[in-house]
Amino acid sequence: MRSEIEPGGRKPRSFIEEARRAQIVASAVAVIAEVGFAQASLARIAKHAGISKGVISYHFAGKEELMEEVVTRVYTEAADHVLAEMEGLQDAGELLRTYVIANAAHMRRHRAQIMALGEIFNNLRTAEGKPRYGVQTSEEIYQALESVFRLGQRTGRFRDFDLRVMAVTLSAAMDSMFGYWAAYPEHDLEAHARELADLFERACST
Amino acid sequence: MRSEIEPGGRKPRSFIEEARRAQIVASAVAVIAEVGFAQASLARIAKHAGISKGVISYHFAGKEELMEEVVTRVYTEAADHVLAEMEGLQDAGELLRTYVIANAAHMRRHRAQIMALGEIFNNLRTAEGKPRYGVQTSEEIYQALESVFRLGQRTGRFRDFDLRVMAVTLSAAMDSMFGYWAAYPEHDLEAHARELADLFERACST
DNA sequence: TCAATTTCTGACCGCATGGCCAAAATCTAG
DNA sequence: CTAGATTTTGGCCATGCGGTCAGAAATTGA
Repeated sequence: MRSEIEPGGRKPRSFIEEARRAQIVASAVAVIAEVGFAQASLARIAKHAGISKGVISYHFAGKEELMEEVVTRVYTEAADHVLAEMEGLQDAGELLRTYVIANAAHMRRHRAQIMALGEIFNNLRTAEGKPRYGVQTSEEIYQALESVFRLGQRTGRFRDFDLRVMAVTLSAAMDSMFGYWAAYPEHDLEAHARELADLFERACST
Repeated sequence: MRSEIEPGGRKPRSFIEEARRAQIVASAVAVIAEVGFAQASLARIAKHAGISKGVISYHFAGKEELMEEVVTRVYTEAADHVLAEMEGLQDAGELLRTYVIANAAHMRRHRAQIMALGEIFNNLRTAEGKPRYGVQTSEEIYQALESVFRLGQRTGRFRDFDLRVMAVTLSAAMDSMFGYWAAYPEHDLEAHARELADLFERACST
């Protein structure tokens, strides 16, 4: 099971090429997390990286490609971590709980990255003004969650509820957990995650 | 119980003044709902209203005041409708269910307005670049929901869960229901709302 | 009717942005 | 060492934005 956000990898032309791209992406993450997407201009990102603005244009086709690279790196890393934690589990309830807890753990260790990811998801638009990452981007997540719910229903562990509604709601619950923690860093993320796991276990169970 | 978003009303100087403001707000709603906040420039809103751009500057102190007026009108209308439906109910479970259903019903009848509201909530920034409507804007909603949950716990109808987590999650669930419907207009909003009511009733109940 | 007031127009301003490019600097390979 | 390729610089450009303004138009009231 692997993320489908960016199916094909790219081949770096040189070591410097790859290093520069990684550095620019890191600066983009830092700047977006600090000042928000709207204020994250190429000039600001370049300044943070200690390079000239033109360097970004040299290594990336445009701002959109840079943002997509940020999404790809951060998203795949998070997905890989969560999926690795879920690997091997058989019980739908455990899968559900692990999904919630592992996600929270990853958020806590990669706060800036996830904040940047959310900013880009919410704000990046195509040239025509349409959201670059809309609801259809979440389709992959929805289907993965639905497969867990379906397993639970098949084994009799879960009651008979609408798969899509539950998936959309759980996904939104995770986002809101992160959003609340982002706004109130003192908030106990782990406790929130445990409450969420209980909440959805009760909502799903027979 | 009344919304606290904009405590003080304004006094319109004349009939034309009020009519123009209402017309401009309506055009702002339509444009934002159609092309998104980022593309909703004053020029575009003016064009939609069939007036010159300067008229907006004449009737509003600036773009921020216009957006805040949109939020005030749309939000208070929605809150008043939902709260009116809940008025008089005593049982926490019924209050919860009514909150979900009434919200969905209002969304369905005011799709463009709610879309514009969401766009503004997510995108409007102050001059310093900070979100104008952040998580603290939801504090009012959270506390209202918590009072319902607390009632249920006091009467023994609900189990002992974390009030804040449940409120944040329910609020996010409502937002995601609207977001999904906004992306897929064929989606059955009422059925979704019923599923949500069931979901949270199970999650809350003893 | 006609002057005072309110409202509207359309051009204009300063600003920030993303992108572009010629020239300079740096690195690499023969 | 040197010639060619790669990488970086810093200034420049067109664009679109929110906001302003003088003057025209419309409305109002006596």
